[in-house]
Amino acid sequence: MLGGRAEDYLEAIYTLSREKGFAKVMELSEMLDVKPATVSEMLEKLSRMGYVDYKKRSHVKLTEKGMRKAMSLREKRNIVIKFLKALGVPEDVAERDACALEHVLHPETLRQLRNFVRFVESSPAINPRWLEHFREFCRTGKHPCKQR
Amino acid sequence: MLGGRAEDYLEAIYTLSREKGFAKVMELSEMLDVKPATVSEMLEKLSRMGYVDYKKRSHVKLTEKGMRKAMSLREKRNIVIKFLKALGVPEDVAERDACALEHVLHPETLRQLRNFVRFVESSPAINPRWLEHFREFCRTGKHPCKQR
DNA sequence: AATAGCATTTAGGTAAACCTAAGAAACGAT
DNA sequence: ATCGTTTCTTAGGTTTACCTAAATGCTATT
Repeated sequence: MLGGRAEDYLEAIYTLSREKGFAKVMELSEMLDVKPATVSEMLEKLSRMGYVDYKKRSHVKLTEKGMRKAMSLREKRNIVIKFLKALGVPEDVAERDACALEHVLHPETLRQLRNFVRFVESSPAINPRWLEHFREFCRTGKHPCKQR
Repeated sequence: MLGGRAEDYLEAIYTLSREKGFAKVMELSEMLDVKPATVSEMLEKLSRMGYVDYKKRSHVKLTEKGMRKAMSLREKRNIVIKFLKALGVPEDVAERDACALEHVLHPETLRQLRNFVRFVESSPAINPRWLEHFREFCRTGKHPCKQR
């Protein structure tokens, strides 16, 4: 099985590949804030596991398997980010937390987050009344519907 | 600083202490699903760090510092659990995920989760309309307000 | 085509959290 | 009070993800 950190590498490779079609050790090192030596080792491992195409001293690319995995991870992360933003978490925090969360969330939990995001997005009003109320609650600490 | 796993030990000790006033190695071993030897080591560490009162071959108790930490962790977890349950995540899943989440969530994120829980709880209706709608959306995949 | 300067890998470590096996201490039943 | 069982600790290993320092390969410039 794929350890939590390995997934970050996969996603980083995915992101970098979208532009040039491949990723380099240095880029990954910077993006993941890890020394090049460490990247080298992890790529070796991911290669053995069939997630990336990688020959020493060359580029990295995702294999079919790696691509599938990366895309599913990316989708998870996007749900979490959207979800947190809908909840009023600042974007940068949402992004950091999404990184951590995507590794640990149970599928069922993820399903509900996805539902929630879709629910909000599919609302008839651009900004549903209750969401307005929630935002106000966040600001004032009071529920606008509640008297006294 | 306190590693993520150490926090689980603290919380387990807290839980066990609530009944008898202390915790034993075996109990922790079972609760955390870890061998007694491992518990022994971790208690040594927590003791060095001042979170627990612990002499070899005896009970463990939380120190003042440990108690404060444990309570704040417990509060975090409770927020996450309530939150996930409000979202319709089954209780057992919510509890598992809460364990994982409490270690990683940014304070800001936690703040918004707390807000959300309070918002729902402070709603004038026991079950606000929008929450009804959300539940229905989860079942049917359709927003009840939306025609067509 | 030689070499200077990067990029990358190798080798050898570290820290955290776990493990097993074996020994020591405490406990409880007779 | 002693013996057997259970609980706990010690000692020595493992794994994972990281590190540094040193070596090696690549490339681009001259």
